[in-house]
Amino acid sequence: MDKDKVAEILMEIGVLLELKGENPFKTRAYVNAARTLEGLREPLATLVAEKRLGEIKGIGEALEQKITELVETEKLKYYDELKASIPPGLIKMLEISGLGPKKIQALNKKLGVDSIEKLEAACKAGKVAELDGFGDKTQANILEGIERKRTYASKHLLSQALRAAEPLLENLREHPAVIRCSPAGSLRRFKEICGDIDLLASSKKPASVIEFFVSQPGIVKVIAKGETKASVILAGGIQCDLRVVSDAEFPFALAYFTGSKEHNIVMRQRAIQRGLRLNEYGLFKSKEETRDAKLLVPCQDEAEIFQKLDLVFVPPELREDHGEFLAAEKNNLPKLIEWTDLKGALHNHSNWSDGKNTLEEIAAYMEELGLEYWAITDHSKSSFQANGLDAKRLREQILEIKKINEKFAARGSDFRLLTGSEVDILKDRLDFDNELLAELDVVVASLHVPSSNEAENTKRLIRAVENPFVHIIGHLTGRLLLEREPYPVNVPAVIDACAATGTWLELNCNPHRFDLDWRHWPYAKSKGVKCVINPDAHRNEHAGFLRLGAGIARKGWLEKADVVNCLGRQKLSKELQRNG
DNA sequence: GCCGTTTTCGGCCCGACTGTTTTCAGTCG
Repeated sequence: MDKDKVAEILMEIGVLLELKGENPFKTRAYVNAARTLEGLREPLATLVAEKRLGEIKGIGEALEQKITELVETEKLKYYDELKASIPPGLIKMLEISGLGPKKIQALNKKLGVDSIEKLEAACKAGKVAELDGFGDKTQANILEGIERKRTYASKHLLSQALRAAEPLLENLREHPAVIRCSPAGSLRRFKEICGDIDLLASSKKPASVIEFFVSQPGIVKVIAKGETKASVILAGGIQCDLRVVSDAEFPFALAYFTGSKEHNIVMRQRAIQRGLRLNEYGLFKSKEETRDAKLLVPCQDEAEIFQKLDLVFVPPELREDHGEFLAAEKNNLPKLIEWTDLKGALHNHSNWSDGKNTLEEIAAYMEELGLEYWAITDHSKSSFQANGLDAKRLREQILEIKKINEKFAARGSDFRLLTGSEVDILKDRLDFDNELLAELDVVVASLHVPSSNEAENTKRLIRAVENPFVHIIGHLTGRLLLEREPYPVNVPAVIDACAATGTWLELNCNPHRFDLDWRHWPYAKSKGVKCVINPDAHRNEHAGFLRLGAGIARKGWLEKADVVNCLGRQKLSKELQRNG
């Protein structure tokens, strides 16, 4: 069993224990262990085989035994028994906002409620309001929570969250009582999936800012509204929280609400080790929890907070407790890529296959954006559903692109389209033979029809990696965020193969994909595998995905030098020839 | 369940808001 699956089970044990009303710190120990496993750089099987699990912070005797059992036998008796002891409906009920383990337990014990359906019936019959600790409002809120869960997803793509947040931020910035404001939370950390939108503002008149906020257009419901914070539901169902603090508190609140939770815990611990206390209100010279302004260590911005804890500034994207503290202590953090470093893209489509725009339209648009090159890599013939090109049409397209490039050259433009193909990785070969691939500037090989067998997929991908004419492996795991799981593939094995052949890996920056996932890039980088940030554009506006892609690359600790399409056109051409 | 320059027990991050209470528990982030 691989580490992700083990982590998933540990996480579930955490939830189950919470429902049982177990000691919350015990619960957290499982959740922490799950997170630790996810961030593991070494193969879990190795650690188990060498009995080194116990050396990892947060994994003690009990967890070592359980993880070992899972890895070696694919099963865990403790987990099976725990799961059998709790009705599955109770776990579902946790997803209803306002309901936690205690209330669910009470509902289950006193009313026999063990599913959302029964809960809804009990609310409608007025039974819930009669329970101790419950009332009319709680009952109504539960009903509303059930309704909302049915209507809206509780998770949202980063791109959707950004789109919803931007107008709110813009309006807040213009409000006269707002001094500073910023996104926070997962949005600021550029997580590919956001549960909600966190906004932060500083002001001398917080109440007026809150009033202004809850009256914004696009708000369908105000969930909570206090002196310093408000929660609303936006059209489309995404929740947005605003907190308003004093300007002196702003840097501390920004750091606190940006998180992640795991990152914050370490920050607090570092403060305690230095005889200080860190919370959302400030950094205090105190061994006790306090908000006493006389004890405040003033900081103008987040960088100063890090400095006081003997760290250099950690960019928000890296705040996942995935090694940023070790690096920041030694001033060893990467100088992360900026989206403006990108000079072009190497995986895109035109109306020759399933894209919208003509070659001329694409060239004009990308030149206008200030890019230096744009590869046209339409689908190959096996992707007939996408109107894939056969050898004849591909050769026609190459000629067409040459003509367009000649026109650009004639009027002194440096912009060029590059010829290419997104060639299908078939069961036993690529969709085009090497002779044709050799005629192209860029070859992206993608697996579009995967098998359900990990070894089989991995084998096919590695065969593509080893083809001397393939430059890039496209969207390695085929995942569609919130829609489709990644297909089973041994990612480290493919990365190792890329390292051996010099083949590049794509960071597909379509916001539905962000594939390869940012968590894999530090390993790829450590092996010297280069990244290509590709929008997989099917229409010109998709060039905007590059900006998102650079953010995800930042999350993967990537620098300009790690990303091939930061190279100018001349240098890129040399690399393509060397690598193709 | 984990951890230890308070080292085998007792703490583990903690404050805002809601709704039910009448001083606080539960939930959330």
